[in-house]
Amino acid sequence: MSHTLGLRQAQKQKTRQALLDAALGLLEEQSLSSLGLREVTRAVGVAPTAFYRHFRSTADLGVALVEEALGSLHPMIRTIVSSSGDSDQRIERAVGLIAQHVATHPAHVRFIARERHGGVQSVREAIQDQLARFADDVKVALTKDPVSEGWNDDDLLMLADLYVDQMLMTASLFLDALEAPEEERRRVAQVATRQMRLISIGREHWLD
Amino acid sequence: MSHTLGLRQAQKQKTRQALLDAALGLLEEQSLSSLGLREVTRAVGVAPTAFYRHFRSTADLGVALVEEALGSLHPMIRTIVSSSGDSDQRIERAVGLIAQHVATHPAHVRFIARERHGGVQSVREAIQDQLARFADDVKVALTKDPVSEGWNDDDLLMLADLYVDQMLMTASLFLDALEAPEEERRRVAQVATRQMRLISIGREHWLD
DNA sequence: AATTCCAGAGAACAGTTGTTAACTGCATGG
DNA sequence: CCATGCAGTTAACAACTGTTCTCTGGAATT
Repeated sequence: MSHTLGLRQAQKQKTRQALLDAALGLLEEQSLSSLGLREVTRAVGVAPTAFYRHFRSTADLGVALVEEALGSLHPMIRTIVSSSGDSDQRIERAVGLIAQHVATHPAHVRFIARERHGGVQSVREAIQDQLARFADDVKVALTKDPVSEGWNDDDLLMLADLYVDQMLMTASLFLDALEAPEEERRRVAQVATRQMRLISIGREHWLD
Repeated sequence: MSHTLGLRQAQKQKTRQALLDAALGLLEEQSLSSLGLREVTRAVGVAPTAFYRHFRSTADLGVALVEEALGSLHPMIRTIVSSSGDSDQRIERAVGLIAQHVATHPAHVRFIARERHGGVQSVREAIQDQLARFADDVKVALTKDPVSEGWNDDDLLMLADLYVDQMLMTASLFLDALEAPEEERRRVAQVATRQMRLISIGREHWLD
């Protein structure tokens, strides 16, 4: 299906990616609603008008960034949530994977945390869409777990939402601790692990 | 101690409050990092330069807004967390109070949710300061609760953090559902209630 | 080889921004 | 009652913004 696309389209995608990368960099110290299109093109080294060949507006670019940041994350979610082992092992593995992802993609994580409640509606909606999809992934996995036997649909979804939010919160804390000494990051990991453990305990006794 | 302040200072505070109110209104559809000082003064109807009589910058104004939005919330936190009754009653009362606060101060809640991870460092720090204080309030209350007997300090704080984050998350969901039909708001309340109930169950079995 | 297409450049536009300086008028304290 | 203080005004600045129209060089198509 995927053509080896011509020089023309290849160069275009290269510029497009450069715009996305430059924007992501600029967004480390400001919000999307204050990101100017000229600012982005200047950082890339192209004319301001070239921007329009790729995006209608900076809001449009923001939506593309959501796709880039979250679209490819579903496999990781499923890996976390459907891994084997007992509860504690799975929690530690999950926290480790989150820490690793924040360390390798800090700008993406920051962008999502920032714009999830940010000032640009279309971007907020795009993020909530993806997060709802995450929650559905989690819910599907929970359904298969023997611990969830006898749970109704609403409760499975409410637990899935809780997990997703907990995941984002933990990611945000890791982000804040990125430049701090490793001791601080270990503390964050410890707190996150215990919070998930407490939720896990609540889960086991839910039907009592 | 509080002088009945002269006409001079009274008028000044009035203008200052007008600036804060106008800014809060403008911030419903954008982030602080894109809020211009001229925009604010225009909305109030004063000269741009008058802004400097009250704030060094819009970031400075943002910090003042954090104070306004969260500073007066400690009493409510303590009310929620140290109320009597069994676990379920307290949870329902807490969710009700959150819903009520979001309904009466939507702009403040939106501001905090938005700028908690927003693009202006000083404001982010101010918010995290206040939230840390909330967590401490909660922790103090938890310490007095018989359910927490035998808990160590770290675990009390991690639970308090979990509660505070859960509170903010719930507030944000109520905010999104503000313009929606009441059915949607009841659904949010129900999910939030069950999530807190699950946490509560985890709490009771923590030391098993 | 001739033609079409189109990513990016260039110039110009009307508006906007933060910040400065010097001012005015009125409440305040001596 | 007069001198001082100070909240708010006016005018001007250089720099910046998004958007438009026109143009160009080279890849893609025929």
